[in-house]
Amino acid sequence: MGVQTQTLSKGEQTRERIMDIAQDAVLHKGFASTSIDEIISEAGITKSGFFYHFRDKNDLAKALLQRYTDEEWKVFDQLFKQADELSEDPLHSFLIFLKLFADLMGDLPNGHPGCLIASYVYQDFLFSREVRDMTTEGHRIWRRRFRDRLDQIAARYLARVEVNLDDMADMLSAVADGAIILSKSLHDPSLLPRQILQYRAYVRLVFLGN
Amino acid sequence: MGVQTQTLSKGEQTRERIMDIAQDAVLHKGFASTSIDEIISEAGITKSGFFYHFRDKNDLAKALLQRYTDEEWKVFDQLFKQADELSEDPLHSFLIFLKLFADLMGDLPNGHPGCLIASYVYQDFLFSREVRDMTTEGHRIWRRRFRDRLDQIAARYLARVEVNLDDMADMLSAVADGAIILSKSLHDPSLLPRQILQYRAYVRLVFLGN
DNA sequence: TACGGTACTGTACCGATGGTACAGTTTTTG
DNA sequence: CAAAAACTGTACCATCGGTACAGTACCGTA
Repeated sequence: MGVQTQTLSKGEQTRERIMDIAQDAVLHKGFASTSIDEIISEAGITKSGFFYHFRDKNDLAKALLQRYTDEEWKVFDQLFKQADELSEDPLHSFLIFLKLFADLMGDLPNGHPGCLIASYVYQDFLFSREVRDMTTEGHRIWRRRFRDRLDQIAARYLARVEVNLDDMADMLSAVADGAIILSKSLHDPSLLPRQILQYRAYVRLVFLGN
Repeated sequence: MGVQTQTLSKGEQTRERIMDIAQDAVLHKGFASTSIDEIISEAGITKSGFFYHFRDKNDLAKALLQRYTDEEWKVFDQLFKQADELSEDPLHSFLIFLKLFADLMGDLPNGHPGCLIASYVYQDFLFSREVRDMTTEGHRIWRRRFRDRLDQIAARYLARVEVNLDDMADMLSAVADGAIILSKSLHDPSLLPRQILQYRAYVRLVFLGN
């Protein structure tokens, strides 16, 4: 996903390679049918090597999810920062952010590979309580972040219709998660960015009326 | 799920029971980790009994998906019919439909159990080409049906902003699929109906401006 | 250059699972 | 009551997650 800035030790490199392979497989087959044998064969290591890095499969699941969410926050931080540099106004900054977000999703060469969190939610019984709580917390954080922006907007702009800002914040997560599914199912990578722009149009209509 | 109107033969009853148990498990653990042993033990039959009804596991997957989509069309047919009886105007009929849809989703006692199609999309490599094509086709049909309504609306109402009606149609599927995930993850059954109403607010704003 | 940790490999094993094959038996239905 | 439908019983196989543990190659540091 991202560009490595710091050099990784050999062990860390292998760990990352295992996780890259595993994540790709999990997003296509689900966690349960992603076999350890398959991962190690693709990574060119032995089973002992795998269990050197991860206590068990649930430990791998947890590490994958942690890395995924960390990466997501970084991306959103970056996009919000970029948007804030382009406009001081909270509404316009948010609209710019949404445009940047849509562009980023549209630039993915093979379309979005799938949201790991969503994948986990559809297999929640496979994971430990700890991992399940991580998906919940992930969605809560998204809500809080988007809600924070919407609060700033609502302080300056009068909404054209009565809206619950938590719902409006959640809607971005929902549209994105749902659009990823549709994008994959319909084999249309451009569907995801277009849906983000639909949400953008909604926000615009609510606060600007056009 | 639905009320049985016609009597089922004993074999059909068993088949339905197997599928009920399987669907529940699939939505919580994914298809791969839904074991046949677990299904038959809960259904009170033997493994041979299972394979009397289904050629193999993929055959079960296909039957589950077929039944699920058939049921969905019936529900939407019913809701559209109800809405059409309450208003002749395409926009108001659609808005009523969305309200009825939201209410129905809000009335599910334990929240929405999960969308089987979405679950399949996140495990597409597990299934035969035929089954994967069924998820694609399912989403295409939804698009066509909603798009059809939006076309009728656009013929009478001037949209306040430029919108692509296919995107707008897809957005309902996306919001619903995404909201189901959020609902499950945040353990909040009311999130799904609220998100449907968000979409409703968007449609209203686009065509009515309020 | 010796040392100690890091990062593995190799081998052997276990219980559970998905799936296949097929013969035999009970139950339902026309 | 006979045929078809709806199963049961048994045996078997490869794969999978996981455990246990001994051995080894490499790598930075004192």
